[in-house]
Amino acid sequence: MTKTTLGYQSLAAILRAKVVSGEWRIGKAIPSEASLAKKFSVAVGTIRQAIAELAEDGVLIKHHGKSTAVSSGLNGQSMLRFFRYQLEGQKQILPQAKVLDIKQVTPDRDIVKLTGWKSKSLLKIHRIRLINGQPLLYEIIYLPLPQFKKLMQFKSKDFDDLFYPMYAKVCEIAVIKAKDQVSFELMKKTDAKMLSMKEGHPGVRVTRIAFDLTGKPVEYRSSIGDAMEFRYAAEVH
Amino acid sequence: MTKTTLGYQSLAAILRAKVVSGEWRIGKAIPSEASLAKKFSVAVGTIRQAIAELAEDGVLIKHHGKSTAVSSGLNGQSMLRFFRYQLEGQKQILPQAKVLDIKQVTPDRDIVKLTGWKSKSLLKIHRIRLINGQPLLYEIIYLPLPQFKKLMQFKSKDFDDLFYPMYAKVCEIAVIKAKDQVSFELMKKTDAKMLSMKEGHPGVRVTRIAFDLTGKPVEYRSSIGDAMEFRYAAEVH
DNA sequence: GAGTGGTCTAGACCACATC
DNA sequence: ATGTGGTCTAGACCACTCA
Repeated sequence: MTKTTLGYQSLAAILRAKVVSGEWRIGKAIPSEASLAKKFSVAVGTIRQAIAELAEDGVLIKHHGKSTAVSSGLNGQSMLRFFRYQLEGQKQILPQAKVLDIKQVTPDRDIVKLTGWKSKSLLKIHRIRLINGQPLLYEIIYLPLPQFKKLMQFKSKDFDDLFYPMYAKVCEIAVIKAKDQVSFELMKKTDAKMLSMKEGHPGVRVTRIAFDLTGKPVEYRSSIGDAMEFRYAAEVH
Repeated sequence: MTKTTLGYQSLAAILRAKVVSGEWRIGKAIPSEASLAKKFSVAVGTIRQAIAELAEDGVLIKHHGKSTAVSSGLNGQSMLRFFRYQLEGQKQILPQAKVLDIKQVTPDRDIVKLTGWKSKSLLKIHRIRLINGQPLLYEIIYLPLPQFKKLMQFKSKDFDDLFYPMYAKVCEIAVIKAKDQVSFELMKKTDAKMLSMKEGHPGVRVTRIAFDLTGKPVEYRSSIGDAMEFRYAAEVH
């Protein structure tokens, strides 16, 4: 009987698996460090290092004095960070959203290439995002089925303004990471109309792939807005 | 005689001060963890935590098996990451730069406001950045005197293609962090001419403030390029 | 092989949240 | 008061680098 002692990296992998498999549910507390240390026969410091790694990834959330929990994901405000809306105003602006259309489609080649989705069927959602009633962004969102099938019963009016918390609540899918690609283009007629602008107006296109706790892509999104209102702040390290 | 034991955060502050004061020079090794632990009468683990914090900030660089060293900064390629140049090509492209002009100026109000510089005099450098001989970016760079006075003796031809390593080598200033602001505008005549484009062509403007090891702003830079070539990838966490 | 950082242990005690 | 995570100790041993 060989007894291999586990390193913190192997432990991190094991803990991650518990999240991926659903044994530890999103938003719920995980066992204490002490109990995990005992269970795996390692020192507390070792378990702590494993947990720290997952916390770094955003998979686990730590709060001093309370239990560590599995993340329930981002809040979805992150799309609007690209635009200058009421920069000075210290009071909170509430972003709104209006779903225009929701239907079922078959995935096209480009999306499959980018996401690697095997799904034969996707949900396609059109929506407008607004600030103070002003249309700011026109978005098309693709979600793979059957993971998101619970959204199929929703009417346009039933959708929340922020999608990511809704994914967590309704479909138990936590978005913890996303990759954005930002580029410049001149608006096409249909895009321009949605934003009450003229065809050929400078536009900024943001395409996003969002990932869940397991690192799998769970959303593809393409958004367009007014390039002249675009302002992005980035930190370089 | 009170003997207060130091926590890792106080230690991190002390170590940071050694870098800021110049007692630990950029690019040079710092003492070993064991010797520091002894010097401050703490356990090695505590010193390690302090060092980890500075390494996280990019102030210190760790290499397993070798001494930990003070960072000598970024390599300066980071400006071109905004553009799609030879995305596929697996072989390295070497960015070039051509300094057009260097002169001494008094700081204008906007720059002072953004950087907080007290300096009465700045170096102002105009340059073009190229890929495969193609002009891609037109940049204006401001550097405070007297910190950068050694650059005043340089002729246009003497400047390296990458500025940040040159700052480290010539002026002992390590740039470890920068903040970029990206926005779109229609090119003015002078900007357009520099890039062989027509006035009014869509341009992307990147303004940057770069910071040294101590967190002080040491460079202000404003760059403009072709918006149609702009492509930025960002990760959201 | 000598010196460095990386991992791990088995404890002690502190700080925060909750009841 | 109890349970949680955060800090710290004083060691042991491993892994990497370089002369």
